[in-house]
Amino acid sequence: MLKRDRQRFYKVYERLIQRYGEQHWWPADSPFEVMVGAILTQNTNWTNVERALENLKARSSLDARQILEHEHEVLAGFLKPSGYFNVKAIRLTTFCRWYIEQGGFEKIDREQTQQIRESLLAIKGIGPETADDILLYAFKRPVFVIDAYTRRIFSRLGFVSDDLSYEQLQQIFEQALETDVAMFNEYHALIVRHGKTHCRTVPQCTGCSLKTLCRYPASSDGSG
DNA sequence: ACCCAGGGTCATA
DNA sequence: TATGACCATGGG
Repeated sequence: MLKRDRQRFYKVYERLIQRYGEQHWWPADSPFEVMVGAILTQNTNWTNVERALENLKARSSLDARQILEHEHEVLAGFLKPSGYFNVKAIRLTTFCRWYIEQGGFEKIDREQTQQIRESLLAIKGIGPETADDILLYAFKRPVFVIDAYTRRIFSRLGFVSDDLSYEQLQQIFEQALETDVAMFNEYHALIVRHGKTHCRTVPQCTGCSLKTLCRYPASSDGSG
């Protein structure tokens, strides 16, 4: 990748952090809570996830073994506010079994990033984004998380094609940027923060703080 | 009433 | 491999 193309990705980051400030992700008291939250937040508003986490904390203290003690209906009841409660109860249960099987957080070798990733992806209900949330925000590994906002924003900016696979898009970010956990953390959080307020209601980013970085002409169909 | 959210799986063609 | 259906609550 050309240096000036890489610089575009940095400029977006600088612009976002100027606009929104640090986001301090991931909001959680423990790595395990990050992992649970990563599953519960699938296609769901974070405020709904917080309610489900509160229900779990009230009864389970967010421990894998204690979560497995509950009957499916009870667990699903706790997860109700986060939506998809039946599938998420199964996903969380499956994940907890995996977690215990690994021997817990401290027993997992953080350095084996790709190995952990593949192990996570083998769990039914954990796809690439959830796996990367866990790797970045729980294990502090330098993987760039791709989500729907990332696709929308950067394809509208004209930086990337809109039909790339998850891994292709991720490669572009990881090649454009230096390998920096703290920056990857902030960058993804800022993309979500920006996407929440701009990309949904405003298809073409009128008054968007990124519009001067858009590669399309201003008279064209705008940017995200 | 409608649209969406910090996705992922499965059936179908 | 590529769409479409499905999961489901809460807020705008």
